[in-house]
Amino acid sequence: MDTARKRNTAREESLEVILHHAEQIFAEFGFKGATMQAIADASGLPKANLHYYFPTKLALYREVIERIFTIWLEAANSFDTSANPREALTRYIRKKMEISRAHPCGSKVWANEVIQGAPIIQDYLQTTLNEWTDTRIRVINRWVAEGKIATVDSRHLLYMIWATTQHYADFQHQVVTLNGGKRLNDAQWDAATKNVTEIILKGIGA
Amino acid sequence: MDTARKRNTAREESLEVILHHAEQIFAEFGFKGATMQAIADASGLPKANLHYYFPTKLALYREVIERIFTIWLEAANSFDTSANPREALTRYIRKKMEISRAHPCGSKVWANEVIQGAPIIQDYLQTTLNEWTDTRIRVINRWVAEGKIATVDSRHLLYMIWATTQHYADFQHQVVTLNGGKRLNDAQWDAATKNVTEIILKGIGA
DNA sequence: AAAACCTTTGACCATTTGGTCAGGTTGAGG
DNA sequence: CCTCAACCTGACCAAATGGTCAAAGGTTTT
Repeated sequence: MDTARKRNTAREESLEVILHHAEQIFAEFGFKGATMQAIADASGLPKANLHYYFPTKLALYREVIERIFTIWLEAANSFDTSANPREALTRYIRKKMEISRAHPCGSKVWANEVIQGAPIIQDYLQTTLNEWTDTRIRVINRWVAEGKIATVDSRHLLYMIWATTQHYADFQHQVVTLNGGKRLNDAQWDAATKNVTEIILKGIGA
Repeated sequence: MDTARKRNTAREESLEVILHHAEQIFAEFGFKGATMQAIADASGLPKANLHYYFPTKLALYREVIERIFTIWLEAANSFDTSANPREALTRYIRKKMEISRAHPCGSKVWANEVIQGAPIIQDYLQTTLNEWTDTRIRVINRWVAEGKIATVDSRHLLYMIWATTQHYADFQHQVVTLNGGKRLNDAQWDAATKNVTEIILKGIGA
């Protein structure tokens, strides 16, 4: 690590630290409830320093949302349109469950945003998400037409997958409370994933 | 409407108006994001008047949450433990979908609360919800033991039902956006309910 | 009619909070 | 060394907001 690199690296590290903690604070308190001071404290930086990297709270929030969206797209690609239904859906559900476990805060921020009418991400919903959904719906409809799965409304099937997998992130606190206050362990996550996958696959006759 | 009744009625009407609008504002902006001024404006009352009926913002919020919990319990009872799986689950899912349609804001406030770690309703989760869940899990397990449904983890089945039905309330904005910006009509709600019910019932071999 | 009580409201206050800024520090290049 | 640009930070400010209060307006009871 020499000369010119040092500064850039330090900058990236600061950005990373801030974004990471901002995600957690935004998830826990919502956009308005999260304060720059709280994010600063969590990041171990003075508040003014945050404003050096991100001019406004909204700008910081946007970046957080965009990172989440990137992760979300990663899962989206695991829905392999060329595979058969069993394979494609199994992989997709597993990936979504993994994301719920690895990035619960991101999922929570996204949920919060949608609940509040998606003031920031409206364009994502209308463009990227809408297009992605349309292509998958077409794929699922083809499966139905080819008799590979039962007659189901593909849109509602997608909603069911999203809802169920994201539940383990967004309602993490409720799930943990009903688990005696203990976070799910490896085996429990496995069981959850398996159950969700099996019920859905069986439910659509795949 | 004479004498002593008038005051009580007026009082109840004021309370109703405030609670109704508070629910919407809390759903749209979260606890911190909602302002007493905004709730007052929506209710057509001066802010000071809200504080006459509810000493603090938190007290108002608690009442809103409690109303939601009451509605939630109403659905809970529709899970008739004496019926057979097909009947019990069909009725329960339908009821939950109806609530999602009739009280989306209530569901959103609840979701927001849970996402943020349930600072207010923690006791509900640990007591009422926990007990309710336990009894239903026992019922479902009996169904499994009696061979009435396939071998599934009853807890995850419940989570799936909650997640899927509440998705139509909490993610209403996303659902509407992906529906071309139009709210679901009667037929679409019917289709959603039917699809959810069928996939789940078939998925557990009921 | 008048006392007692409930309800309404505009004006006000203390605190919180997003954002600014001037001055300081650090490290790269000459 | 010295200069310059990038980076950091304590102190500060204006606006927003939860909550208070005293006075006024109604309604019920005696």
